[in-house]
Amino acid sequence: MTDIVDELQWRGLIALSTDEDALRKAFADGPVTFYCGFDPTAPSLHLGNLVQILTMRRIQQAGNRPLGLVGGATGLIGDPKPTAERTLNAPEVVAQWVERLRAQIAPLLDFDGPHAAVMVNNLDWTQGLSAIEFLRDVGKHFRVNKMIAKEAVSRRLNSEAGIGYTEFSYQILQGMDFLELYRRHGCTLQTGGSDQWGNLTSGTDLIHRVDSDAVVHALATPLITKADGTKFGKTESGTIWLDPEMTTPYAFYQFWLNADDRDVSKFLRIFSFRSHDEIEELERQTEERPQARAAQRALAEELTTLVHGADQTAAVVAASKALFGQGELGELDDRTLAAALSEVPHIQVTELGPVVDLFAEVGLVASKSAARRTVKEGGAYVNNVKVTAEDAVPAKDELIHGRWLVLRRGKKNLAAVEVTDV
RNA sequence: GGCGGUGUGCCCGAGCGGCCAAAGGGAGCAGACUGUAAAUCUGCCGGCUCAGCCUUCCCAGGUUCGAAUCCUGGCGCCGCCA
Repeated sequence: MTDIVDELQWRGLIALSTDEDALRKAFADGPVTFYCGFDPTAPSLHLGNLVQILTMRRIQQAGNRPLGLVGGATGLIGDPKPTAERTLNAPEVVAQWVERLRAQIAPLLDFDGPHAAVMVNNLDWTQGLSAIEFLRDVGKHFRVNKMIAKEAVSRRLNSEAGIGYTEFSYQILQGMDFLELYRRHGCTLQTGGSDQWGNLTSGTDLIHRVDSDAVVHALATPLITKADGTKFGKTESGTIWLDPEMTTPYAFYQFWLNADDRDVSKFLRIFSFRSHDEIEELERQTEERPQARAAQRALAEELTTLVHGADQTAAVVAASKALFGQGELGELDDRTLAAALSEVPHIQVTELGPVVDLFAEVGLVASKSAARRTVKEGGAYVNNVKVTAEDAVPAKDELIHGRWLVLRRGKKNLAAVEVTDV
């Protein structure tokens, strides 16, 4: 087996690490127990978190034991964001989110076999701690000078927003987590995003102070950038979540399919579990025939399958083909069309109203004014036919199979209206 | 607790009491070109029963013919001092 450190490096997954030779040695000497934490700051994880989960998966597949940590405690405090203080969420809300994150992480790790994963929650060892214990047993190991120097804190100290004591203390909690997992599970490695570097080292530093013989490591993945300079994992309509209720599998699939040629190779290496050979072959195809988007298709299919399952993937692939196909919509049989349209936003109506109303109702545009604008700009289509009049009303005989209307805004925003009999 | 500052549309940010639905930038959307790319150019970018009307400039009152702009009170945030 290739060295897991080499493997991660080839995939561009290592931005920073503690002593790399020591880390290689640890991996070579046998199973390493490692952890990565996820804070419940929303009801779902997103693509940024997926990088971490899949990195864990890789390390596990190389024969190591992952601990998936959900931040039941840290989620109540809030990791300092660069710009502003977070609003504190209610404990019940956080508890609920913890469960949702747990359910999202679990399917991507292996809970059987000799290197079975374990899920942990940092609330377990934090909530019983008294303020006095915290300050005497944990606080005494932290130097404020060092805490202030961490980038997450210093940036805020120098900003208009300042920083509250609550968030200032966050790094202590995360440091405690590593120490606790080191004691309970023999955990010697923490992974995370490079923006977490300060928090990762906060843990290794704490362990060294408590046990000077300990050998522990930290590994940070790079911030994923896009060629066009926009943030990775977001689209015009917002964050790409893993929860199918928040981002439909169709939208998830489309996100990858639309990846920039310049980014797709990087994405493949980071996210795909294909072999080096297969990836290099896809890279070659991208270079030779970019318009075929072989790499984008492979990436989209693989990841949608990983996150949403094979059945969902088959459905969204079929839907994408049907809706973006060259053929006449009317030539699709009713079942295929119905399945495809169920993947995009759709509404049911009993009577046909003006086109602008339908566009607004189905959520393709934010308001009727916006719908009018779209029509005026020539970007509104009904059944692939451009809408020319602002006050157009679709006729009964325009319905496909007697009940469907396919609405489109611009090139790739689709929605459906189903007319049902009363 | 004291003193000072600040709160504008998705974000940043300008805004003499009328000419403000509110400059400018960014983001975003559409069109042309394409490959459901990228870059570039053009237009749009509060809502509606759309040549007009309605609701906005932290919240609640007030002054005025008229307020985002003035006054009072409240809330949030920032800085300095204690």
